[in-house]
Amino acid sequence: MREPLRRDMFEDPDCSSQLQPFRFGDKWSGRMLRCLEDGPRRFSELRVPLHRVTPKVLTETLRAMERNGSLTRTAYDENPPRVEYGLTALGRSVLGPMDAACEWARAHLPELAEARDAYERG
Amino acid sequence: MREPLRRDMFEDPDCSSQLQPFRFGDKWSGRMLRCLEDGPRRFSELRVPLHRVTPKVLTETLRAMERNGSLTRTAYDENPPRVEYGLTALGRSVLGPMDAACEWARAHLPELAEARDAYERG
DNA sequence: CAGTATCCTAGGAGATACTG
DNA sequence: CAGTATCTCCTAGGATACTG
Repeated sequence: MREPLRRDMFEDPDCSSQLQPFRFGDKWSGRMLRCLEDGPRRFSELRVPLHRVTPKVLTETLRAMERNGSLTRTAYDENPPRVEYGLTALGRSVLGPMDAACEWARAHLPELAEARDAYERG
Repeated sequence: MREPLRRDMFEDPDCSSQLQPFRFGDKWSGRMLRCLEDGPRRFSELRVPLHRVTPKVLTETLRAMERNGSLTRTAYDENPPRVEYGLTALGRSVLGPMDAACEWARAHLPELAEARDAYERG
């Protein structure tokens, strides 16, 4: 809980997120859910594991998820500014089916690789 | 079982497939799994419920799914030609997590609509 | 029937630079 | 820190026409 997000969080080559057989919302939403499952995070915190996303796209992703009720944006009136993004109950509930999908991917990774190879061979 | 596929199979406005909170593979793969779950279908059969897809894209989708091991293509040496597409065990196994996703979407449809409205209002 | 072959377009996403 | 503002690019996907 509440540990800093690792920069390589989504870069394990054995991670099922690499082949993306499923997509939750747009390109980054699924990963976003993972980033927030242990509690709210700041914009700059999210940029660490999601370091391939530009601020523009990160903002777009956050706005879209806010719009569909997956997360809330809380701005604290401080200087320097502080903003936190946290999952709503609705957003958290998506983790259920997402875990099912991840579980499937993990379990079938070898079969997927084998199928691809078989197709290439002829 | 084995009933003809309805043209409006994916056009029920209450169908959770309309808002596509999840995507399985590309745009048409998820629907394709549904089309094939009751047994193999011919190219032209698939064009009925998937009548918005062009033959080119339908072919691309089928090839992609064949490549990743979700389905098999069987061509019978007849005239006129007959080709059937059927799910593999791997392809069928995807229906598990997909059902979980559909179940989630169905259960949370009202919340999703409400969240969207709330965002618009404020 | 079961596809190819061409051409074309929208929009998701990235690169880069700037700001309250 | 937490974003905007522009500009650009790529490619999934569609329109249309043709074929073994």
